Amino acid sequence: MMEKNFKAKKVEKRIYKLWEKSGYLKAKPNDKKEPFSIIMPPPNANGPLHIGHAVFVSLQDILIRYQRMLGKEVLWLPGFDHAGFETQVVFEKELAKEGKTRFDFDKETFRKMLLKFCQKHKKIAKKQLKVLGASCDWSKEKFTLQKSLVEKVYDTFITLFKDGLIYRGERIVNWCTFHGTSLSDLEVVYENRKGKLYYIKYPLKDSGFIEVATTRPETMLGDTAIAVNPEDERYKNLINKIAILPILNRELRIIQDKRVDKEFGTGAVKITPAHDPLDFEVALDHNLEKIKVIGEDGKMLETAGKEFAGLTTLECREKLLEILEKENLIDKIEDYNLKIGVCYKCKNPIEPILSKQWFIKMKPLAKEAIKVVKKKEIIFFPSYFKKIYFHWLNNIKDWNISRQIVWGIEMPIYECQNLKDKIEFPYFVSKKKPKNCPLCKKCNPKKIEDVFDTWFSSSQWPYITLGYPNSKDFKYFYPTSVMETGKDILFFWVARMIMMGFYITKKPPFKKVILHGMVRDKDKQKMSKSKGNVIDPLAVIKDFGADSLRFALIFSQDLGQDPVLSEEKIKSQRNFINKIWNASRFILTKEKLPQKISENDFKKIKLTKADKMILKELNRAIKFTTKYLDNFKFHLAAQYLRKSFWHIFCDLYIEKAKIQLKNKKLENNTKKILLFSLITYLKLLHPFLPFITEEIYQKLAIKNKKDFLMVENWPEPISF
RNA sequence: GGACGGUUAGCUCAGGGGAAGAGCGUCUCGUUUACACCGAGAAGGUCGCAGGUUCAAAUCCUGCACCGUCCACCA
Repeated sequence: MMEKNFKAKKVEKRIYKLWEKSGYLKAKPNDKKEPFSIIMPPPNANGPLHIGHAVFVSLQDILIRYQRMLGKEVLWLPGFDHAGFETQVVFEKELAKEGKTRFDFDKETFRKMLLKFCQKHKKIAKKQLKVLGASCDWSKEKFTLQKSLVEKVYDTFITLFKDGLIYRGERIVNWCTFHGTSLSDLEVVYENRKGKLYYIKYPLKDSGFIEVATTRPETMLGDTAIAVNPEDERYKNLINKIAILPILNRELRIIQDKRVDKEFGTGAVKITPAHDPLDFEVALDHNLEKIKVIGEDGKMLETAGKEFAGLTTLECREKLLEILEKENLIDKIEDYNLKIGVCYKCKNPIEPILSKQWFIKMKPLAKEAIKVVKKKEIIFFPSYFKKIYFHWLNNIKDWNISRQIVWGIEMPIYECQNLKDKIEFPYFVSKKKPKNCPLCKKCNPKKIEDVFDTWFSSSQWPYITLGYPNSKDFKYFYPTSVMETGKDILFFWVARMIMMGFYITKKPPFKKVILHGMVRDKDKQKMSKSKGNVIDPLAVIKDFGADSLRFALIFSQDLGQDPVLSEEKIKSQRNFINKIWNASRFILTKEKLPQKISENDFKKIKLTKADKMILKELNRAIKFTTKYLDNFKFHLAAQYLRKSFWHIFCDLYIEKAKIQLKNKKLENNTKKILLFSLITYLKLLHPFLPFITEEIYQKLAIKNKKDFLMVENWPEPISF
């Protein structure tokens, strides 16, 4: 017996268990079938799923279920990410609530605590993916820290190392003084902040002054030159003259460099090689000394002068300005809007600091990654992301992959203790600690403390999770069919996967890239915890069911646009689901329904006008849904199906059918068509609304059906 | 400073050279073999602005405006 309303909560849980038990979620290489594979973007194992996860599950599950019904051998491989920096930040916040910090624990203890934390959240997230209806193969679940994967990550690193693509460089890096680590360029965000532009006079050795403008006076303590544009007439006669750095009295040569903008400030720039990326480059070209005056803790070093050592940069600035003022060396101070780089997590200003870090040379990798997309071996949906991708790769800089945090995969690099101060590069790579140091043959080499940027392991995700190079899964499912993820991680993840995947496996890691937007609230605001406008997917599911949420998420917007979600929208889709339920109830509660139904039945029987109308509509629905799904136009498919089912099938045909059922001659045929239509719609709707469609399918009392709708054949247009 | 999206009914958005569409909201009517989480019907839009191409433009082209996003070393 069917209840009056569809009880999503109860049914969905039961149905998922049935799917799991059925074994149909599992993928096995099968040469008789065409493969279709998606590697799931692994959720961070550091908190419950958010609405963004619901978006990717909706889209990917649609593709997976559609392809499964098309008869392909389908793999959707789930996994979870230890998410190094992200997780450490979340975890430290939790610790702070108990009044503790990471410094209260030794490294090993802290790591154990974090692992426990991840494992706890992995379990929760897994349960939640099931609640969302993700039809993935749990037998192949992966975790970024599992031994077998870490081994592969090391293999990749060692390959890159041997190929000369890894180097240890002293560069200006983005240093977060709050978190005590370097960050990649992508982990720095820029904010507009009010600041000042200080015009400071540096005395010339001979006589007179040269004036420079700076937003950060305290960095002047690290100045080692002054630069002007070669074409700047004002300074022609000062080239190669010597200026004196105030307070420290260091001699600074006035040099020419075309990177200097004549129009800005005074046209003369103080050069601080150890604390500014551009100055660093200038210094390299002109062979200038690099004096580090700010330390990793954000405080001034001894090199800044005794009176400043130990002060924070801001304290130093104030004291410095006071002195300069006294000495009459400040010409003027202007208000200035500056863009300041801040840590994307804590929003504290990033300190550009000269530091030794491990880098990957990106240019060679980027070249291939560009080529593979140009050759259309990888296709982007929507296609305009291709341009953004090219632009980034064409301007790519080397990637700093070493992090000075605790949580992450340790870098497999060792330092020879005998040679560490004697040779320039006392390092070697090794997956395991060797008994004998390969460099000096004597010492007990020390593993370096750094861990990998999490994205370094993530960049290898598709091929390492499939068991590159020898597993059956890798050979059968790689390159994967589709990579579907958020547009916000196009550079962080997608571009890097293409580079690494292609470099290591010589094949693109996936054939198609699908990018979705970021969910916004009904005022089009980004959802964030601090704004308090987040929609918790699990809470919504409790009220309206996973099907409603999934349909609402994909219904409105084209791919790549930011979906706008509100309770109203979810409710509206819940109503649609209830409509499906009730139309089914109307049909399935009829007595003496046909026991068997096939698409050939309608060639033989006499059809009324209404019968023909709905059969034609079914054919159209099949055609459009298939076309839209093949082109990743999920919203159009959903919109079409809703309209077709509700306003054509229910409002027109079922209403007509009520009359036809009263006519003894038409009664049986009408039942047949009602049932056939319903089954067809269930199949078409199943990728979008897996739970309710499966539940109704399970209630069908016909003989020629499969045990699950999930593995039914995708419908094709019929002739009648 | 560059690039990429968007601008269509009160609201949220589809559509994309040949008679302006949906959902929600509003109004009127309706207890009918499922569904009020429903049905029948109605009102409501010079498709951001200005040019151009075309027999025909919301749709293609050019420019502009506004909103949003990303990228970039102006000290």
